Amino acid sequence: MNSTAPPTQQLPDPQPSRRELNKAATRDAIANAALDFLRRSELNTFTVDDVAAAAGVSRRTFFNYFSSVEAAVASFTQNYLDQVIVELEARPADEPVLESAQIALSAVGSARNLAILAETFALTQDPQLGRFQLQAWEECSLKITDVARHRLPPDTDELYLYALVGAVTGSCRAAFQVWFRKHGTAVTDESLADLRGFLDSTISHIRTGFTH
Amino acid sequence: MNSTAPPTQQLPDPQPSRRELNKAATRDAIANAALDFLRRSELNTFTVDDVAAAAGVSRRTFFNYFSSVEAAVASFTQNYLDQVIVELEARPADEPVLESAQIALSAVGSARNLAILAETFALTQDPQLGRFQLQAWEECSLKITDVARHRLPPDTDELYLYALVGAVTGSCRAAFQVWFRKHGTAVTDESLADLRGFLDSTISHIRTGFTH
DNA sequence: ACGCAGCTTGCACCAAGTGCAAACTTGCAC
DNA sequence: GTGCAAGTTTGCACTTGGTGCAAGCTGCGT
Repeated sequence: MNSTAPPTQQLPDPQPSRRELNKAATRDAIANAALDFLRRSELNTFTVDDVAAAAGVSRRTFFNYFSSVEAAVASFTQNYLDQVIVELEARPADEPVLESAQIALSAVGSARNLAILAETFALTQDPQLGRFQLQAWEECSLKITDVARHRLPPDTDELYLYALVGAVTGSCRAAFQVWFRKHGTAVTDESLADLRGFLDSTISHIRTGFTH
Repeated sequence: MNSTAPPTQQLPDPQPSRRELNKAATRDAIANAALDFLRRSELNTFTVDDVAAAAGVSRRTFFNYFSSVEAAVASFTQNYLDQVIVELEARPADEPVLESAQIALSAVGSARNLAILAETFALTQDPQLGRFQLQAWEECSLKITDVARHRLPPDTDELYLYALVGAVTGSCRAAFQVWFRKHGTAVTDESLADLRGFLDSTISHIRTGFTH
């Protein structure tokens, strides 16, 4: 590690300049506007112009930030999963991967974030939107694969590595889905505890096998 | 099993009327034309009009069959996964699910189909296309969940069911990916044997757990 | 205060996708 | 085979999505 520059994984943190703050604010405004429209109406009953107007930017600026409304909505899921990755990378390198995963998943607690994640599961019924959510998970898988590669013994089979990551992300997504079906978008302390339980139990199954 | 007719995978077979044959042919022509364009050029360097013209139909007819070029390309993956589902449903109901899965995955052998599946993995580097592939796997997951529900003990936890299916599809997709990275689009007897080995080994890990 | 770099915006343009109604095919009954 | 009903294809018109470009605005360092 390096002592003169921030060595780990915070790219844009020191001195968030005015420009960066503005950009982040604009991005947020757009994403939230998109989510808002989605909350009260179906996809395709509103246009990009509507969203841009609601966010207080021009249509062109919308497309500077997101390539579509779907992408804007998916950004919430992406943010969440990125947080998980950061938590995962923060775990000690000699900890068993699945244990790290379990902890990383439980660590990301911010109820506000989870509430939005739950909402996106609700809204994802539309296949047009679902595609983008799936892609967010897929990108997450790629990143996790990189992390996991360094945690497993260096002679680990590639197939083992990929299958493991695929199983983890696939089943965790399933756990979120089951959680949402049970609790809806109401995120309380109990429902969060439930979620943690679901994720724990899912990872356990991955670790010890699905032998009913 | 059945002895009078080829028992496996035909749903709409009895009396494929002229209309149905025509429709199927048109659909094939369009999907193949789309794949052909993709083989020799990047996505977005050709238009729907190009594909429609190559398939010998009007632009409007293209959209009667597929909602986009991406969807047309994804139809190959979809067909493949549908075949797997049919094989899966054909397994006896009292067989352990994971064993059924293992057999169903190995049964779908048609080298031609697998070659195209491998190709789509190659072409799926484009995220625009990847989204649709992911969705095909997701739909497949839903169908598998229904099948699995009837195979597992009736008091099985929903979480267990969903996590199992998520793990299976997630890791099998990973297996296909590893397979493609190793062999490319050249589908030989050996590479097919390799694929079967990968899928077997993946399912085994799901069954007995990922304990490195 | 000045200038540079980065962001936003309007404009023009092409391609995606859809509704509609007219033409054309196929299936079926007589 | 004649003719009709139902299903399919096509052209046309129209809205929206998405991008390149050039001009204008804003934050930043000197």
